[in-house]
Amino acid sequence: MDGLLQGCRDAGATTTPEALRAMLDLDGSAEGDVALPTHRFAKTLRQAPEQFAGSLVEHLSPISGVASVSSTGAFVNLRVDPALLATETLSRVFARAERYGHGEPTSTITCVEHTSANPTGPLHIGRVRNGIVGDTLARVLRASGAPLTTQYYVDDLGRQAAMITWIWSKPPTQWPVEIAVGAAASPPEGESEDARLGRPYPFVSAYLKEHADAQAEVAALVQQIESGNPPPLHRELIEKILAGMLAALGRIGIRFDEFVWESSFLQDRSVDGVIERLDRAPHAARQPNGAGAIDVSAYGLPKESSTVVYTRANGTSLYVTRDIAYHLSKFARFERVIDVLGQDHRLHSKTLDALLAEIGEPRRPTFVIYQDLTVPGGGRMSTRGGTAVWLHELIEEAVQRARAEVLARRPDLDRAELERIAEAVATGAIRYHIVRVAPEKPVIFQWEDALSFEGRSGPFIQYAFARATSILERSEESHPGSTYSVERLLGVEEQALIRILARFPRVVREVARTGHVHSIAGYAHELADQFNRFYHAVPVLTSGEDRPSRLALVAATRQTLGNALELLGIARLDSM
RNA sequence: GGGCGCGUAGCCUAGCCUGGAUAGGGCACCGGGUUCCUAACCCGGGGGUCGGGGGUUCAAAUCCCCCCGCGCCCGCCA
Repeated sequence: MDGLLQGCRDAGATTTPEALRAMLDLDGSAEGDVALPTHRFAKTLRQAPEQFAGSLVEHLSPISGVASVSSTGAFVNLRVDPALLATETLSRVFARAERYGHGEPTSTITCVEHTSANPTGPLHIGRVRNGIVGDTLARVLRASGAPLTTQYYVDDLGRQAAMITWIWSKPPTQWPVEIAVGAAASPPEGESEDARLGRPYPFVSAYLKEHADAQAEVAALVQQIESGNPPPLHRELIEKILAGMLAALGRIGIRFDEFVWESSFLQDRSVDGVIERLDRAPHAARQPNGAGAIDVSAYGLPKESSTVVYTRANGTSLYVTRDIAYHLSKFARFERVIDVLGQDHRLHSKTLDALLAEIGEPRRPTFVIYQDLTVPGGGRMSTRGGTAVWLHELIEEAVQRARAEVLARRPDLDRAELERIAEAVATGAIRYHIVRVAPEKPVIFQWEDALSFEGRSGPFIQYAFARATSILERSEESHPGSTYSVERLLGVEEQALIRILARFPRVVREVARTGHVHSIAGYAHELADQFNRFYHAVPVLTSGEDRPSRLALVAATRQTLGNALELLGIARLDSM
């Protein structure tokens, strides 16, 4: 850096270390590891950029760690000393091992809330994008050093949950016929408890639209629940349905540290406190009927949605109000608060920000917004239209296909091992398929794509990992990587691999900063891909003098690949 | 109608925050590769108006403006 700066000045350019650093292209090209476009200097010097690049190369005195300098057109390319790069990279990977790529511990206590699906039945895969993005982000933030807690917000106060309790509080023989017929239409065999309990939900929803008396019953139930005396059945149903969702999520590696029940903010009266504070807020006003509302047009919200009601005419609270109480409780414990939300909650997130400002709360949550998965013909997944795909269904289908694949390749495996691998391949494919795309992109769910085990997929990466493991196992080396000489790792495939290994910490840092979790997926594929190229081009076990060094490279790759898989929540398989 | 998001080969997608060299991948398609460390792999090939138009700039997929298409939201629901 200093050498480069001096060179620029010697060649006649004026610049500062900061400006120069900003101009550098760290991704490099075929010509070098670091590139410097010189157009900017050329302009002030009234010189052709090509000419300046050439003269810069001449003025550069040797820089330690830089093997060669060249100019192509207006670009100056620096090639890092390959031996140095190899030494630095391998020694770091081995020294840090399972912590390679991770950051130093920080004191930014962080909370990631994700999934938080209403407990009205099994989880469909539209919602799973929330969980996968949230869980991956949590893993990356944890790796980058933050003390982290994940939370699932359980909506036990809503009308949705009340509808489930309403219908199950009657024996099925007394259900309205529309609901009974619909719910009993085709009970699948071996149906899970959460699916069974959630089955009447869409029919209840439809029924209520047409029956005012039933609607009144549900409204009364909502009141009863909110008043703090829910029927015992209520919590029991929610817990059973939640357990089903968590079981499916657990299979794809998603677990939560804490469950926060919405009703807890009513019980501890913190919602009352929020309402009082909102009553005193600068833009608050009571409606003639007694409802409390705030005009948030001052916060840049569109006119049509600028009046936010925070307490009903009957004095009860609303979702936003309780969400404020929830966020205040998060701010009391966490410095950084992240919410993973579907794009349908975008307005809600802005409203929340505005109301926090209204009560004088300076802190804000960070929102990570994703677009819901849609169904081929258009539209969101809906239980009613039969277009919803349950997560557990998707997993079962994937496991079935994976089992066939494993069986075809590995007839030697025993039953238990086959099942273990099929499960890992299937769930790895699902997680990868969803995390690989930037969350803000719309995704249309297609079975064939979700169940692909080839190309840019989870199993492709798992396979590279298993390959590396296999080589190391066959080497019968107790500590592969303990001895190596970097002079033996100067081939193109080796160097390309080392460069990718070296980049991993930077990728993790970037993702922690931007929340772009899909970059981890892209990185893992790139690493696996280059390892496969290396594997085909360069023999390891039979390479004589080069063997220890190549084994070291394989070990470093396996470590890094494994660390990346861990961040993605995809199982590492030693054989498949 | 307004607000927000998205638009990159037949299909899926990276790059956009922070403008730089022939726009990276994958699927599908065509042609090759397995007496050799796992072929869920590798090598080669064809395929691109980066939605359209204007602007800023030495330089635009990237920044700004307008338009078009698709999605979401605009409840005293959650």
